[in-house]
Amino acid sequence: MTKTIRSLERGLQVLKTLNATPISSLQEIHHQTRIPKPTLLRILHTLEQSSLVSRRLADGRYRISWNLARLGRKRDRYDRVAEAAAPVLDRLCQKVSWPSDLMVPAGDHLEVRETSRTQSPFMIYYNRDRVGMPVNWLLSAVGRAYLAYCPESERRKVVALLRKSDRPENWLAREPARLDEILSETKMRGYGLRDQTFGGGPYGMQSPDGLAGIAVPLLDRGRVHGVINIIWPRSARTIEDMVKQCLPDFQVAASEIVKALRRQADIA
Amino acid sequence: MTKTIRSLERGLQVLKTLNATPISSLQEIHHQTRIPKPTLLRILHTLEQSSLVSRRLADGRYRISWNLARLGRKRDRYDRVAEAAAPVLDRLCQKVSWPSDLMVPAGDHLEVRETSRTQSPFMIYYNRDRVGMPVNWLLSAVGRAYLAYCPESERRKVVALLRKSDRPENWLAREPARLDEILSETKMRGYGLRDQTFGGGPYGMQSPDGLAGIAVPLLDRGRVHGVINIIWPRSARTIEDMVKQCLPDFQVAASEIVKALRRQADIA
DNA sequence: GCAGCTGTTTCACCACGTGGAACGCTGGAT
DNA sequence: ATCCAGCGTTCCACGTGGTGAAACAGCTGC
Repeated sequence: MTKTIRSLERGLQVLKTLNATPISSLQEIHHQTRIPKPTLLRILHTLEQSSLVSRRLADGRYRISWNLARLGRKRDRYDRVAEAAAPVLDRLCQKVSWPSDLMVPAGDHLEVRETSRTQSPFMIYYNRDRVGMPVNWLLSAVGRAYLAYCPESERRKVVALLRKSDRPENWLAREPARLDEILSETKMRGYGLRDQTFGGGPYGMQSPDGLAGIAVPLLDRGRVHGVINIIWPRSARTIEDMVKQCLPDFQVAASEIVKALRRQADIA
Repeated sequence: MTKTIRSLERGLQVLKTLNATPISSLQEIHHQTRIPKPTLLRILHTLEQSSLVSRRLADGRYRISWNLARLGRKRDRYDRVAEAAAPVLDRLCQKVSWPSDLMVPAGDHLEVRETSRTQSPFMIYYNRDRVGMPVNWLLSAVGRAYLAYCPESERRKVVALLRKSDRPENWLAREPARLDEILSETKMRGYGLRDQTFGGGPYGMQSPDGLAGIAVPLLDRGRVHGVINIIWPRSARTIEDMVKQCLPDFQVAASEIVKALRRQADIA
């Protein structure tokens, strides 16, 4: 366990205090933080130098700078999801031992945004740089779980896009009846499964990864923030066994992620 | 000159680096900041404890947390203006010795958001808690400068609101011809002046403050972010003297504030 | 003129931040 | 299989830099 840096912690504490009360006197910050005033003066002076706080001319009170709001921007909505998912997937992996991925839409495919493959004792199948890996929409367990639960309009858009594609692995986009059947089966079942012919990745059958998996969406008031799965070597377990062993924990994990996202949104 | 806290500075430096590259390996941060890795580990560990950064399960890279974006929000647009104005008003006051205020719209009146009265050698007229002070729309120099330069639609809204008011000091709202005349004079002149009868504050003639002032808007592509003024005891100088002495510096100050605001917006 | 409150400076102490060195792990090259 | 390079992490002895009580200064209200 590495130690933390106290002076840094205190500086951040002051920032957070100022965030709660955007304009405060030294006295107020002192009361709030219980940090002695001389120390506070040095901290505030440092924050001012870094232009994260400034002083009001009118009365010398300290105010958080607009610059601070700029920090932590320029990230897409899925970064938020990944961050919320990470600790939950970690815990899930601790518990059931098999790893999970978080996937999100990325145009004509899904992509991996987070994974607990590193945490699993069975990390055999971990080839690095997994983040950003493309995954097929219509054949993968995650893609099917996503489309089965996302709003009608979103599904139509994805299928329309894939229909324009001439890649053979997107053939299902041109067979709407079959696709509808698959998606309603998925919805009945409660989780997504791969196509029999599917071997992982963005394409169809080439280089099968030897994995099996089940997938559930991160469903929040009719909106899907992403999909998570649990994967294992297809030879190690049957789907039925895994469903019996893991599905409840798995579904709880999904709802925990959604809950975390909601909590964030509420505070903001 | 109080000293700054190095460990805190470094922590903030790491945050800023991470902001520039939202997901980075230790190595990358090390290259970027030139801070030795053991120190970085402790800094990052501290930031993690404060939940300002988290680690990606997939590869252990560090990412800025969404929490950081939440810091520095919940402030209205005028806080930004006040912050941009403060250093400029400070410099202006250093130069011309007379103090200034920044005022912004607040419903049926303007209000003070920043002032350099504390900085002026002639601080005689400083009564504390000036921030938040209400100021009359139609009789004050600042109100007139604002209305003369703001978009048509905004002016109409303000006047309509004031017309509903039954306070005597808003009488001009019911004499559109006279008001138009005043505002076009203001625009011709290039700066706003008080009504002869006006003595400061939200009301009409009561308790005159004995001040005179000139006001210019913070004009940015047709939009007005607020108004600044220069004030002095009416007995000390004539308006003509002050215009001759200060107007150019004053106008430069206004455009510097606008420039600072633009720069912020561009980066964001 | 005095008392109380807030912001600021001083200064001596010693905890705490620091970074070189060494270790462990992984992946790639041979 | 073996070596090597690169990265993350841990260790630890050094001495600087953070710390806060105490004293000071400026202002307000009584």
